[in-house]
Amino acid sequence: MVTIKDVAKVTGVSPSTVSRVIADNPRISPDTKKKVRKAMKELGYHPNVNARNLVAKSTKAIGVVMPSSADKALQNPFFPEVLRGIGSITHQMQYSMTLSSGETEDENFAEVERMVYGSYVDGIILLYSRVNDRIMSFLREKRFPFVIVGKPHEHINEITHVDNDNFTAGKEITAHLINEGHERIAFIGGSRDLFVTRDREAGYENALLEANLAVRKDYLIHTEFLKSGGREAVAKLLSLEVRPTGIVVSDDLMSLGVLSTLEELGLQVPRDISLVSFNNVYLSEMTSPALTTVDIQIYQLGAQSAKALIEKTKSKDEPEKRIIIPHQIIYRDSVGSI
Amino acid sequence: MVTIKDVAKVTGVSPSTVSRVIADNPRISPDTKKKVRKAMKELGYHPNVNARNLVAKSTKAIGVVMPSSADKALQNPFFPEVLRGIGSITHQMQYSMTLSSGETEDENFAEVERMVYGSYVDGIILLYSRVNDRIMSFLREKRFPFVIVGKPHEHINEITHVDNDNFTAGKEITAHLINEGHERIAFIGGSRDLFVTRDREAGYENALLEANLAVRKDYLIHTEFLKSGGREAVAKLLSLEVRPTGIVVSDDLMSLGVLSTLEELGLQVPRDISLVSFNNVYLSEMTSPALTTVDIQIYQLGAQSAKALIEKTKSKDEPEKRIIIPHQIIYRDSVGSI
DNA sequence: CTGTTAGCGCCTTCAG
DNA sequence: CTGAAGGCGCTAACAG
Repeated sequence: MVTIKDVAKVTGVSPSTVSRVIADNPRISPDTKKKVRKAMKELGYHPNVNARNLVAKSTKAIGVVMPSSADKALQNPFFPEVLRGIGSITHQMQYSMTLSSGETEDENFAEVERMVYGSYVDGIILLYSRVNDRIMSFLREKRFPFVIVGKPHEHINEITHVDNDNFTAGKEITAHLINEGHERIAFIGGSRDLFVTRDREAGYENALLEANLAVRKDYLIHTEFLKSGGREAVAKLLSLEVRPTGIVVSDDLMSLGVLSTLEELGLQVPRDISLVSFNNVYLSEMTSPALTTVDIQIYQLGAQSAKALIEKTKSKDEPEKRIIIPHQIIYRDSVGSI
Repeated sequence: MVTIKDVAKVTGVSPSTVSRVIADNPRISPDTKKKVRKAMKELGYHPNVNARNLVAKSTKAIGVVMPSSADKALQNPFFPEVLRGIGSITHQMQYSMTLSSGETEDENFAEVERMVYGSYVDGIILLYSRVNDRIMSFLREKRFPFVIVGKPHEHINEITHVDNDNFTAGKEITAHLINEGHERIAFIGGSRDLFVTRDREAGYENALLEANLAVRKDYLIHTEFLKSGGREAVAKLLSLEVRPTGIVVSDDLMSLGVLSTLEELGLQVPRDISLVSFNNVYLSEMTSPALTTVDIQIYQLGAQSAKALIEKTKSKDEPEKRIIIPHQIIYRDSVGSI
């Protein structure tokens, strides 16, 4: 391994001078800089991060925690997409990103502990937001920089987070259905432990209320679509005497399941029933019919959270903030008018 | 930050003793060990990785390179799933994983350079296998430990890789179609630059040959399903005078697109046409009909590659090997008999 | 503008 | 069984 000393020796200067050249210190003569740089090239010198981190007490690395993968939800294309967004910023800022994807919450917790105690990373991004999250409490208590993608359960003003306005998104997409003449609209969401679900659902209800439409308990379903229970729930919904004519589904991937359940039941979308959902992942335009869905700009969710986190790690007194990424309805073919 | 010295001071021993306790050195008396460990707990001591790496010249971290995300293929649920597999091993072995997901190949290359030159990681996993890959050449040249998930283009016996037997898988799944009475079978695959596509396609052809069925050029399509061109290609296939009765699609995600194109064209699966594919990602059981597909054990692909890589980094003269993960056909509802 | 010195936190001889 | 000393590669005062 080529070190700073080797370069120094070859160039005939001291190690510290080389170090200064690396940092592009202005007090070094252009001449020496040139000379040193040339030597670095020739020797194939590259600074050793560990040594540098050791003295700098910073790692230029951020940790990313995925939800514990017990929930198969991890196969959601949402994740590669946020990672891409985060990666774009880390790359640009010359940071690196350390991923933690534990099977269980305990595993994730252990990894986070390692990351912060071992100073593996300067800050952490949480790719989920659950009620009463141990990891979040830990990070807060340790005053370790972190941001969450989504909306924190508590201390909402004391935790930097990047989110969509899911309430409004839910409201708007439901309103779209209403505008198309629908009056009986159901909601199918994932676990209520997740804040996204709650917000989107609240928006849905609000739209109904504002349009003076009834909010019916039996039009509300929460399922994970892992167990076949999901399908049964949908089947039950559709066997109601007064069947809904439209459904708001809280996630594109779930929509896929809903779509096929509907088809099994012999219902055509959008002729017999309309469907809208959220995320606008790649597959939402590949279903048949293509989904009318809310584009939440997943990539931006990742990029902005990385940016916010890095800023935070750089100056400890950066204020906690809330960053809302705009959303937009993408109109496709899963909605019919009445 | 609590250091080894603090622990030493409190315990009344020397720093080196503490260091030995950490390493669980057998030459330390049980008594001192107990004492030191207690102090570590109380002070909340955790070793600093950077300091440790600096002297150990090892990072206990592996780098994972995703394909450049220009191809939207990144939204394939394949990726979160391999990452899960890798993560299970890194966690278990107390390693960390650094992710690189560049927009372009250049970006990825730059990141890899950083990783190896800066000694960020001890080894690298490549999550793709493309012909003439710069990154792979670089790694080989530098003799830096790496393994690839998939099959290398060249030097196949000199590069450790973890793959499925995609040829056989392609053959078997095609044979299944043939057994069900199909004689006119088409193949829709992704880019031929990717080895998976080639292998699966070769298996498909071989099955046809062995059954004395014609291999028709116009039954072969390569597309990425990003451009609407994909749909056109399928449409063209189906407008052939002699239409295929079965299609082998090289990836579940693509199948989704094929499925909806078929539906648009008014064809029912499996009544009018049968469909099989590969990967068995979560969504393959959520389509309608659910897909008959080859389970390639993505999770294992990830886990085994991590395991192999870590072994390699531990002993430089670990032989290069090829690890084949078994596959299995999952029978669902997308195939009909003739 | 540049060299010298010290030290980041840890591990590893080498003594004892 | 344990301590002292030196060094991993780099940076940051402090001198000049």
